[in-house]
Amino acid sequence: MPPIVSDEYKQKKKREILDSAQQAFGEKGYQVATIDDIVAYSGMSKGAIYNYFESKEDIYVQLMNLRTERTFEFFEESLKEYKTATEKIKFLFKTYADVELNEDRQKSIQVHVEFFINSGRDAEMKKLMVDRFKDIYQKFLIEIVEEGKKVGEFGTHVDSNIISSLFWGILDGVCLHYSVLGADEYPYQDIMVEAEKIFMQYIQK
Amino acid sequence: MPPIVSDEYKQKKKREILDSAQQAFGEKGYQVATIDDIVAYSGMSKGAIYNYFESKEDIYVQLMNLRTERTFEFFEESLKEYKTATEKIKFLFKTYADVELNEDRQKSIQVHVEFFINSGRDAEMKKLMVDRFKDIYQKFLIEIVEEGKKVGEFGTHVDSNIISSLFWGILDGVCLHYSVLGADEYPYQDIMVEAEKIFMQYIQK
Amino acid sequence: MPPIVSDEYKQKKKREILDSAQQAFGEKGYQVATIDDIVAYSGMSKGAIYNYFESKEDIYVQLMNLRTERTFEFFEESLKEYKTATEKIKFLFKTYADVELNEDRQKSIQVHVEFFINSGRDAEMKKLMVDRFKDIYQKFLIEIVEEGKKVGEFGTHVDSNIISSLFWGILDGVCLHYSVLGADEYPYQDIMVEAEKIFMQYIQK
Amino acid sequence: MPPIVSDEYKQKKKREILDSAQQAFGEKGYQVATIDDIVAYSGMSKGAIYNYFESKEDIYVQLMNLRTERTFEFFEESLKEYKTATEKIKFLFKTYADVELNEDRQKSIQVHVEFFINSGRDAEMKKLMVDRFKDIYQKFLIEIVEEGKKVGEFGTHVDSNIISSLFWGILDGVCLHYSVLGADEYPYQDIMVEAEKIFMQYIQK
DNA sequence: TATGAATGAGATTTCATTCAT
DNA sequence: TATGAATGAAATCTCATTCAT
Repeated sequence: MPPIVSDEYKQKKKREILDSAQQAFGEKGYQVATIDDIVAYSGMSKGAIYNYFESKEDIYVQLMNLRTERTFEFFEESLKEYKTATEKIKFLFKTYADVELNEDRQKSIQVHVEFFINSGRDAEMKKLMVDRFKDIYQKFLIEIVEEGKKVGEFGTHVDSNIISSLFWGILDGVCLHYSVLGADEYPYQDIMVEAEKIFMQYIQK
Repeated sequence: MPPIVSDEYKQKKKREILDSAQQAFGEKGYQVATIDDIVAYSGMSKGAIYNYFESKEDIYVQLMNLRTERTFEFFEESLKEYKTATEKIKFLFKTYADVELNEDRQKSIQVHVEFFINSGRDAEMKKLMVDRFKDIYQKFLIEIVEEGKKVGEFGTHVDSNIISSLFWGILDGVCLHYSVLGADEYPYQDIMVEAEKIFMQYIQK
Repeated sequence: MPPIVSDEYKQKKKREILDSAQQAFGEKGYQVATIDDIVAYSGMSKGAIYNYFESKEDIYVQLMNLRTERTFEFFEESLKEYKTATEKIKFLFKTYADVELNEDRQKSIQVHVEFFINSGRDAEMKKLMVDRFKDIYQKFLIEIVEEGKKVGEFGTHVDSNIISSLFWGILDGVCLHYSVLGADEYPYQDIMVEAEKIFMQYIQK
Repeated sequence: MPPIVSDEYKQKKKREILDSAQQAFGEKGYQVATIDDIVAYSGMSKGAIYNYFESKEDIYVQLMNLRTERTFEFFEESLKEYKTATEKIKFLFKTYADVELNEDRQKSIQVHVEFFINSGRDAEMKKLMVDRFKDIYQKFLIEIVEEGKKVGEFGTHVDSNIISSLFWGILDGVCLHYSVLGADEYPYQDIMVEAEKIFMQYIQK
């Protein structure tokens, strides 16, 4: 007899739980948010959640994976329309700048930054984070920068590894401050625009 | 009955506890570190700690205050030797870059970044953080930038408020990544040097 | 509507579940083994198991019944070949001694001993156990001992009730120790042989 | 400043908790008894118990240790008055027989038998149990038996290792049955007397 | 009948804080 | 002031049982 519940259904459930976790973690942070918070957001029972995930940490790691996956799916897809490396990087800045307009994405980034912080404290987690950073974030930007250098858009003085690290550092740093200080106190979009200028001016030519 | 112990003694005790808390928070993070961890580092008793501080959060806030105070005392003192705004900002970059060489300062920055993250989640805490950011961090840098603009070191296109926010964002972002990825994976000093170049090139002229 | 599945089919299913339960209980003990363990061993679904049994405890009781039933079927059948009470008792000792060679039977005994332990703690269960002990175990041996006394194989000093209790006590005690200490540490067969000698020497004459 | 609470006090507390655990485990068995049961018996708070023990299993192991220790302290002390090996072994039988009269000791033995059962299922626990059996129980009896053989009380046909194992097997087996069947159904003392006869008759001469 | 996802009471353990000494 | 044992609310996770399909 075939399984009554389809894989699709299970995937949907997992997504629902991860979305609830995103909300809970976004609201209170990973450490402070409880399974009961996730339960409250999801409308499921505690047991149901443990049917899909092994532990709170498992939820956390899988949420991290999902987020990265979604982000880069979006980037890959969006960047297809842009031909030059310059346009691509400008699009990335713009995307992050626009986050302000979308509270979900805002929370999402906050959780992502918190991931970073917590990760450093657990060896296994740290390895995950390091791999993610190198294999996905860095790789993604290095390719664009190299492309720009080859075509002559960017100067030869640009070290694509260093500059990529710096790029993500700037983004995370500004997002971090924005996530804490809030729109009232922190002119996030203006700062992002300035960040773009500073960055582009340096690498171009 | 007159106080048996001097204020000096009390201050010394408080400092000792805050130093122990710094170690504990640096090691495990604020949420995960326990009062018993602080007890272990300090060599005092739990009761003693509660004689000097009201709660774990109180320790946390006062540690934050102390750290900021010390940092800016150091900056104010150090910057006296430097005449131009350019030199001053370069010194700040250099100071942060050199943190790599000092594990204590490294932990300290990590704790500071975590402060930020957690702060956003509690109204009272957030206000504290916002005030600190505006009244101390921003004020400090804005003054230098304005000075540079007035003297003509920096261009008039520079918005000192935006550029200051960006400065701290870059520093915290790079420190954040470094604190998680570690020296093995993250060429922190090179990145800081590049950050300085990028930043200075933009504001100068 | 007539029953779609035969009683035979149902019986077969129940046996399968009980065998799986035997394995699960043998592996982890009644308390620690979960329904999911039984599911894993049986290859059936949780729902299927609850179609045939009311609860975990029901499985447990019925397994106990089955085991006792099987054991005494085997004994009754085997003892037919033996004429004298002495031979019969020696056969019992031999059967238990040979258990070492069969891991399944070993586990089986362990589960049986655990049954005893747990039973004492629940009034209903205890009654079941007491009845089983008196009506089956004791009855079985008392008959043999009485037979031996009547024929003059065993001395008149033998109280068949006491001696029967002692017989089962010795067997369970030695099996208990063996089940925990294992073959490496416990010369089970030698001990059983000695137990037989001690026991037979006392009752004979 | 010296600790306010003496080691004596702590020892007393630990004993109290272990006694409460003994009651709880005796009542319901190790698996079924909860920390809350121990809390109820002890009158302390849950946290207090965790100040003295690391986990439920820790309580269990230390209770086992304490029991063994007490038992053999009692045996060593008591056996001083007895000169011959025969007298010593008879005393052991008598001690176990008299357990019936003391409900605490009864429960105690029940818990001890359950220890055995559970121990076999956890590698670390098993090692503990094996060591205890060999180094304490077996050693203790082997010495007495060897002494009896040397003096000529016991026959040379007696293998002190095998016979010692058998001795403890008989005791545990009879206690096991008694603990489950209860005094109403199981003439414990008569059986113990018979066990003694059977055992002594075999080894003597 | 068979399936296995869902339930939720309940178990173990942690830890900030208090307070008698 | 200093001590650290005691407290108990709250967190994570388990699992026998149910029930819609």
